[in-house]
Amino acid sequence: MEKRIIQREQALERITEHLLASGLSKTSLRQLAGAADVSDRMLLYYFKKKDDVLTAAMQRVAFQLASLLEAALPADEKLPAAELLERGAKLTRSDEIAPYMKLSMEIVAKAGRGEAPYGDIAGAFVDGFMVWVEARLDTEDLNQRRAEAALILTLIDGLAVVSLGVEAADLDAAISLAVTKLKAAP
Amino acid sequence: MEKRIIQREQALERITEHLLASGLSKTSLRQLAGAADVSDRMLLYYFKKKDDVLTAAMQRVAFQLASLLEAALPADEKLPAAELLERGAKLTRSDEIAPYMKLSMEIVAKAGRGEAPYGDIAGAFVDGFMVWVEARLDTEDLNQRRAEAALILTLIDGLAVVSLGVEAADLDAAISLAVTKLKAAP
DNA sequence: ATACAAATGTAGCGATCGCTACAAAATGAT
DNA sequence: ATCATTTTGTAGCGATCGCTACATTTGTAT
Repeated sequence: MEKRIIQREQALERITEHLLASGLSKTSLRQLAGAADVSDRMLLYYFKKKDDVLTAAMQRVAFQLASLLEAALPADEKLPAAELLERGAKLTRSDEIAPYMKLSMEIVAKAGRGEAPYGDIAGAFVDGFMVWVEARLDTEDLNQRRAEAALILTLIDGLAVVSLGVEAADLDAAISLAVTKLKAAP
Repeated sequence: MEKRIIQREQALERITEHLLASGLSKTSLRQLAGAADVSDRMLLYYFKKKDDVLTAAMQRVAFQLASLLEAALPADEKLPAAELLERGAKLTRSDEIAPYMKLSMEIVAKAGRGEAPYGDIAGAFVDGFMVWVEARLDTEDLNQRRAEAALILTLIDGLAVVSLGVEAADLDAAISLAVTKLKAAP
């Protein structure tokens, strides 16, 4: 009675890796089944609809990303905005985490057009990231902290987009500049 | 001999509007033909392949965006980074230009996966924007100007992404914060 | 009016899409 | 061993995909 669940989990893990490696462009039922090394017939036996497969896999991606971020920067250590931006930017551009950012960009883009089933997941991605940033800021004033968090989030997501078309050196310079400016007294 | 060209242009304009309104999710040949109020057969008569239709339409989008940006902010008036960020952010979030940003996010996301025919166009979008920003900065030092341009570009593109999941008030606050910090003396 | 080229409609090809019906096989309970 | 349930393969449905062959209409040059 549980073989089904075990294999579903296995397939899900493989599909998650497939999504991180290939993005949302190769997500037909048969392609997902191929990535999971399973027949399409069985994928629809483990899940009910293709959208359920995708949703579950994206949720797993979101969870893994959250875990990686949590592990990389302990939540009890509060940082000033400049430093958090610096470390966050470095983190999200690392080989380990960059694929998650890239995939979440695709999900957010589709969600922006109301394409199912991306909407809910996209919200979770952005919200989760916002919470992660805000929880690590040492700024006491709530409004100021939210503003700083939104700014850091914007910069980090902007990097994920722009990195596809702007030279890395320019991006490094841009980050340094932002860090410097954030450090400076108001 | 030129009827074909005229009608192709007409179809192209309608498809461009369709792309701006509906994004890349409804771009089957028949859907594009429907948007152009033309049979799919004729669309392939005006162009050769579907990809040619999409490419031409996206080039038109890029050109229109460039024109709008040029018109909105004359190139001969150089601004300090803080001010350019402020005006650029406001511009790209306006009702008129926001759809272009949204579409370009989709294009860049697909290009990041190597999907044809988005790669070339995505590069043109990012490069064009970078040039636009840099040309309007009054900063004299080249490296500093490029860093500022990359930062502004990152922030503006980040806004286009994040605006789908973060409250507008937080984004406004983030922009104000960035503007303030950029204004401050180093 | 005739002849030729351009423009367009009709119809359909083979491929892929998400999904399902049906039956065989494997497994477990008694 | 029997029987019921779970698991799996095979086969295919109807829809849509990009694209093309073929025939017909329309326009133009002489």
